Amino acid sequence: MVAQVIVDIASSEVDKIFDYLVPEGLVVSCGQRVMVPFGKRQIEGYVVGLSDNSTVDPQKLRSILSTLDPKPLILPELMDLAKFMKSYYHLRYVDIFRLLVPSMIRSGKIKELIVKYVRLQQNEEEVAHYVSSLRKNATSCIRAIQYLQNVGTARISVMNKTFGNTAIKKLVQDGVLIEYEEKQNRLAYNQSTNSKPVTLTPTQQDVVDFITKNQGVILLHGVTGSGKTEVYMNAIKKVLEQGKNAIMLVPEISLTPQVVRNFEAKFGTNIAVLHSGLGSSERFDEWNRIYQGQARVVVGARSAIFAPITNLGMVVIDEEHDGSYYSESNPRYYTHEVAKFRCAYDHCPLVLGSATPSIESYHQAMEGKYQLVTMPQRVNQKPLPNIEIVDMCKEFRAGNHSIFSGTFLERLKASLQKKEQVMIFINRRGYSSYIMCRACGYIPKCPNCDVSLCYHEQEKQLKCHYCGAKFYALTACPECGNKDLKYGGVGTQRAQKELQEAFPDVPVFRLDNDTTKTKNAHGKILHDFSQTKPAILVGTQMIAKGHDFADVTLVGILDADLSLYFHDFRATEKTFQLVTQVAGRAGRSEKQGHVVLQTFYPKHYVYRFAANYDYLHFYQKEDNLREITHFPPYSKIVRMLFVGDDEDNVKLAAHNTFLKLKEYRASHTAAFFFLEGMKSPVGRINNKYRYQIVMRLALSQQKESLDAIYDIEEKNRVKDVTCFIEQNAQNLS
DNA sequence: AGCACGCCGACT
DNA sequence: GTCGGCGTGCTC
Repeated sequence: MVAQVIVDIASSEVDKIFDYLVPEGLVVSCGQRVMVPFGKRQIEGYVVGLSDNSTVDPQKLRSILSTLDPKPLILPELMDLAKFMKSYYHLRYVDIFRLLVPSMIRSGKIKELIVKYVRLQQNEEEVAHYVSSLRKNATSCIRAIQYLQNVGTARISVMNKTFGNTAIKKLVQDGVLIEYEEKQNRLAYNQSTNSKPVTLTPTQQDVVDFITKNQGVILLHGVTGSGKTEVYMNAIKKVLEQGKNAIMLVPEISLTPQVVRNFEAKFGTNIAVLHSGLGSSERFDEWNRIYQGQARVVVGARSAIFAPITNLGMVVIDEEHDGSYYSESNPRYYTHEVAKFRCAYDHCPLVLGSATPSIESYHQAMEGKYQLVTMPQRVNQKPLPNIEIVDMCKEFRAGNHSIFSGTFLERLKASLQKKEQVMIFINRRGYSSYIMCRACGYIPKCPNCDVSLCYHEQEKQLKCHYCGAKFYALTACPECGNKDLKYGGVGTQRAQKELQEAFPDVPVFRLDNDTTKTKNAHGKILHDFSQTKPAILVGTQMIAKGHDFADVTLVGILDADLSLYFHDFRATEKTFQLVTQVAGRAGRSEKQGHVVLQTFYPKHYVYRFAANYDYLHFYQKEDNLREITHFPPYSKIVRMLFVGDDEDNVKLAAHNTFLKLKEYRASHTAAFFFLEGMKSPVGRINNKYRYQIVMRLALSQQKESLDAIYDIEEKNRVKDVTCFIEQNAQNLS
């Protein structure tokens, strides 16, 4: 018997199948983790196949040394998934396995959290006798015993703290108490309140019924506040009742705590959390609970789609339009595609939910490839907030050079007077996105990257948002000494500062990447905001997602155009989604909400559709545009990114590959709508130079074209230049 | 990734 | 004359 093994070494050189003999008496199955001799070393590997014979010279064949786990670590369905991802994305096996297996297991350093407890060792009589033998002033010992008589058992660390470790030590030595250890799950989140039973609206009930009775991909288009979360929870509840398991994905890890709280309240403890914010031991514990079958619902960010869960009954992707479902670094994959594979394997539905589905998903629904379900009404029957468009050009001409329009300030004052809450959305963190000398035009740039530095007021630093480099803020222009500096591009910090100055009595909270770096900071800020009235919350994208604040009556969108300026074909779509999502934060309870949308481009069609909440017509216009211009969903975008230390080398690699691709296109003219090579928009990050080739492929021949592209890449590799091939590339910086 | 084999400069 | 530099090449 021969086992086909992938060794756990992260290098393309060894990312291929090695055959090993299976020694007599050793049981080895597919997905099993094994120890194998590899050159002069011993290496962990994964069995990806078994066969009766091998094409390798029998002289060279060596034997597997041992298996490392009692049963295969990689479930059959995940092994199939790995093979699919290998062939579809041309990923390295090791990178896929590293998604599937927690690092703690791979390194063999499984440290379970062992908690030490104490409990009474003797019966009541013996204890009473012992107590009487103690000196009267041994109060700590006596109190400790009394305490344990009440609670039975307690953590030794707690006992030491409350009664003193000398007392506890003595009691243990005297045999009154006994220490024991227990493996403890590291809970990432606290258990929480019970759920208030919610009665579903007829619409919600219909949707739940539909979802649970169907297979395939279901696109759930429900306006903000239509109660999608309740639908997911009830559908998953049904899945559990059928004895099956479920995965629920949310776009950002900062959202998991509240989803987890909701789910825990509904399902108790059989829920696991998986996301990149977990420590390695927490991750292992959660993974293990799923693997052991203790957790039947997995909640998490995109990587949770790789959870070792069997017998799937449903996968939900909430806010399916969100960009975070595209993995943009190392193993590059698209969560929807992975989820589709898993659901097809288990013949269960994949639910994509959003108030603003991506054009691509909605297109699939229109083509009849996805089933479409809609929820057009808010649960509270309240109309969606009114969106008022303010022309900032007019404001500017009228002499208002501030970041707030007159209209918005008036409404802001009125809301604050009524002790209501206000959310202000700015798509830019920091204080200002660049600084410019008004005398000579000098703009500070990052020395490692081709971008300008952003000013952060709080830290009084200039920061690079690409490589993270930090510098002291300028007081004068280093070129000409001029002290009159322009702070361009208003960010969240500056908005917070200006608002605080304008309204000194009103608390102004800020929610962005910088204020949520520490664990739980996100939840704390939101909690504090929800408890304060009146209050203002300034934030980036983050505030747009799924928070339910009853008293937010006004939402301000400053600089809505920002995302329109990116020359990305998805810019309009992103803007529509953003406006709709942010607007959806207002008026979630009894009070009618209002949205002020500031723009320098008030005539753009995206605002007309967004202000009317007219998704369908926006979709039709955008879809038409994509068809005419050959953009997705009418083509597939592929980007090859070349990265390396030496610019000439990188350029050469990109250029050579480009020539080969052109050659290929010459004989396959219909396969390409577009093919162009260029320096990346951000031509250097962290001192690595970046060149790229962007292609748009005809869907009908994409498989063939992709094969050719991967083939050309392989044959034109240049030393010291890495090439990444991204399908469905999202941002092209 | 490692580790070996392999061919050219400054040291006892 | 040797020790050692890290450049290519292989690992079932």
